Amino acid sequence: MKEPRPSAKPLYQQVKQHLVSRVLKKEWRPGECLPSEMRLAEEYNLSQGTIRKAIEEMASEGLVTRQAGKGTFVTSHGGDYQPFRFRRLHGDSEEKLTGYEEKYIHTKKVTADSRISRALQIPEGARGTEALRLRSIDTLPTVLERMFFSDESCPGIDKVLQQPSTPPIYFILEQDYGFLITRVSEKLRARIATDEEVELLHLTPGTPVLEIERIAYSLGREAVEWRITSGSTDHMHYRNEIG
Amino acid sequence: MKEPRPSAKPLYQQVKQHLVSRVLKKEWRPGECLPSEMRLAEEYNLSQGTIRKAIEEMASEGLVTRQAGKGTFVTSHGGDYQPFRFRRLHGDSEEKLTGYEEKYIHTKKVTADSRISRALQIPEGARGTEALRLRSIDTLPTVLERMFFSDESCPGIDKVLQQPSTPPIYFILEQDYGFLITRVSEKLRARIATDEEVELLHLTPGTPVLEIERIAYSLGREAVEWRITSGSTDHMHYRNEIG
DNA sequence: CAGTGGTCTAGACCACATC
DNA sequence: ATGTGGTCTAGACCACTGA
Repeated sequence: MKEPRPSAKPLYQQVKQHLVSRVLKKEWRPGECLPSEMRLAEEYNLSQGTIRKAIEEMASEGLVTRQAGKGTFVTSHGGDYQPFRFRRLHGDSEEKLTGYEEKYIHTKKVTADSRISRALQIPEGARGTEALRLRSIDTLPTVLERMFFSDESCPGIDKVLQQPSTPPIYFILEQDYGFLITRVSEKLRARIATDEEVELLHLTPGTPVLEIERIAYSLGREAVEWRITSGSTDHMHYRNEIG
Repeated sequence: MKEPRPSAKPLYQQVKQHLVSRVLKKEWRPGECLPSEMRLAEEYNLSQGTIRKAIEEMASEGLVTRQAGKGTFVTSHGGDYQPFRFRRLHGDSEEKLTGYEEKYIHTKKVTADSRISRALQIPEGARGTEALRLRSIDTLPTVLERMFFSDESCPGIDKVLQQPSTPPIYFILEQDYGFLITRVSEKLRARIATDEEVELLHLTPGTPVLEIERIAYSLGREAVEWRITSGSTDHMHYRNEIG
């Protein structure tokens, strides 16, 4: 491959990106194996080493698993998909996972304010969908969640969320839009409950609440979802294990 | 290198292990740069690619940092084992690391209450040391920290902390007591500031504060330190990156 | 300019899986 | 026996850095 490279990105990155999209498109189902390095090298007309580097990055991110002598297998995402991975809010009653019920309050079209535009790296005023959701922990309505998705990334997600019973958000993002959420960044603050929170969470005015601002990133490093979660910590807390 | 390989491990792993030990022995001080790949390849009598793979693993583990055109540099390490690893509180002024000044308000002998005894798995009433510390972020006194160490684990730590200028806590635990802190567990809540916080942090009564309860575990899984950190999130926040 | 790390190639041999 | 990924070599060109 002696041709001058018009694209800025390294070849192995391009290959990786393309392979990731093929995996997300279910060209190979979870558990199935990809073509061998040799085959892919022929297919993309590159050397084996370049293909190897692309696949190794995918393996380090957990998208595929490699086994010497057998092949490269797509990690099962989907069935056993763990939405718990990013869950940090827990009820105070230690042991039981008494379930996390969710109820959508509304889903509507809005435009991105300056905070959202900065977080998702989209122009201010960009159109998108806002969803407001009430989460119950240990049967008590405890947490309010406000989410935003840009129309650019997730067109029609408002319709999806208006269905009577919806799967977890990150499952929808993967199945319907090809975004595999692998990383989230959260900022936590303590503040006084807003009127909206007082009403929806049945709090007394002046109650302190924990606020979590989250940005969710897909495999390709792009910010896909912006979310504000809030609630009183009288019966729940945010737990973080580091190390 | 055609000789049969007597050792089971891949060469690059052996090289990596050797280089790591040399870094830990301070053959190159933090901030200094290692010999170039070419030089190391000559030194070890291996090809550049093998050296590269060894160094790349070290870089992915954060032991060294690589910069194209310059070299491979030792990350701050060794005695000053990164206390940043568990640091989640950041000032809102994004970029600058204007320093985190610390001032000890008192260090005294106390006995463990029920909360501490449960956290550290020691009998209630066990004797220990309590330290109260004020941390400034961006020059503003922002965070109050109350720590507890049992006499059983850390005898005489009260004396150490009463010295005029003290190293970071986890450095003391490692150097003086042999506890390498590798994991912490944190519980976060939002609540109203106590009178003590109002006074020491110059808050107005009724201000909401973020409270972080931390248990620090040593390599051997034993709970060594219990800590409560609290402060208003007007000018700082707790940041968490997951994934 | 020379030196660095970053990318890419085209071979080679190995240990392991499967048939 | 064949094919897989894992390791290793010996070249090449690139972009970037610093003198």
